[in-house]
Amino acid sequence: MSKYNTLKGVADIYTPDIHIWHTIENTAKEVFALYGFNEIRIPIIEYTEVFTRSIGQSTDIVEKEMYTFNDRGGRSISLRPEGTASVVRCYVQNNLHTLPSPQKFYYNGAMFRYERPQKGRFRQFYQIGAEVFGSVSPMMDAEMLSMLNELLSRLKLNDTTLEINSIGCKQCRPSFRSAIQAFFLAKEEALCADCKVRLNNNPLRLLDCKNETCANIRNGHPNILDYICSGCKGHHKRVKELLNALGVSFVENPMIVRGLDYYTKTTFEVTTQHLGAQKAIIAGGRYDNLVEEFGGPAVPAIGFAIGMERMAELLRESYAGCQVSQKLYFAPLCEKAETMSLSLCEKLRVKGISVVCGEGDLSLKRHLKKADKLNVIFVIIIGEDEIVKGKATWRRLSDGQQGVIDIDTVEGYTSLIQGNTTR
RNA sequence: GUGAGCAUAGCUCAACUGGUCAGAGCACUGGACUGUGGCUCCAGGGGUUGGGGGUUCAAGUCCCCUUGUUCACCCCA
Repeated sequence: MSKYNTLKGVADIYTPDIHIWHTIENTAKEVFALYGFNEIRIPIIEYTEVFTRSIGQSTDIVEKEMYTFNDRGGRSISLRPEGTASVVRCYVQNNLHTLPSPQKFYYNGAMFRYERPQKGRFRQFYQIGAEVFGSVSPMMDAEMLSMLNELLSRLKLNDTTLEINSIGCKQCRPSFRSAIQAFFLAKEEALCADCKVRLNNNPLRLLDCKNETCANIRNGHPNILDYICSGCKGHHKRVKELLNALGVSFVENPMIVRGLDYYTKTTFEVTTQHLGAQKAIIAGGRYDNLVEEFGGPAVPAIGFAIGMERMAELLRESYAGCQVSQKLYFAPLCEKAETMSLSLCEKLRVKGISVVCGEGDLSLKRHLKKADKLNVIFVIIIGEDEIVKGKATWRRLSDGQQGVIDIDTVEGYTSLIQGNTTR
């Protein structure tokens, strides 16, 4: 019988990697709680329109990367390619603007995009994201970036760069867009094939084409910061001031234009040099018009998403040896001892101690071998002798030291473990 | 969607320009050591060389197709 495999771009995650994931998730949860974020659980499927409206009809994500199908009622349904659209839908649907502003949410879950997999890119991938609704203040931008800074520092991810930019608002972005368009239109003939398409679709993308000739002819291109309106300029300036005041280091990168249509003003990425072409591990920005576009009130918002696989990849080396360790291994040598061991194990588990009960038909040698592989601290040996004397034999695997202990007093076992929490 | 590379044991890799029964390390199982693990030694199980077709006296090796995978482009976390 042939084996089944996962779909392309889809992976199983289990030990030891899963412990890295737990570390990221738990640390994020702790840090987010400090900033007042509550978890939100959003569905994996939505009406397709939720995504086409928010992400943008002509973006690659919507045009060619969504898992879209009709349900039995003929409705067009899509697997979520990102989280923000659903959170905004939820915010509008449930009138969450009636709660005190600002409202802060975080989510964690799988996203789906039909792309060719490569390093750091998968078809089913996981994001931890956060969104704040109801604040126009640059202070919120700075606070959010500072929160990410704290998260990265707790995870000991030092070798990353925060890059920020402003892409203006509804009012001023069009003027920049047309300035860019005009600038490159004059040189259209020299552009690469991709850029000729970008000229109409997404002129901002012309700024970071990797083609060498394109890179050369863009010398002297219009700078976005010269075009954004005074409101956007002031916002951007204040964000930078606050980041400096908080000691959050960053670099300005006018190329961060993001691929989703809904962003306004502040956009940012946290990047690394260790992941090949997929260097962004966190990305986000402000989206002040999206709630209104979704039929809600004019509520500004800002958010980000963390790429779990990418972050886990960065942490892999430092967490290589991380495993769940159980404290005791009971090694029963006969059936009566097995009965006794199993019931002792259950009593210890009630006390919150993780223990393993070996199977009674193994030899002591095999018990010890098994215990060694399981990385336990102590082996508790119970055989005929021990039962007769009412004393179990304990053996510490790190140094082979042995002793005896009352066979059926739980406190004896708990005190044995105290002071020996590591192997 | 485009391009390039790679698919041999559970894992990491061998096998001269096609040519003895496709090997090793690690892992796994058992033994040496019958109530004492790790170290050492010994033994064992496991592969129709991703799948299909072709060339040839002979294919893991060459050709075609297919699937998977890796990396990159587009784009994106």
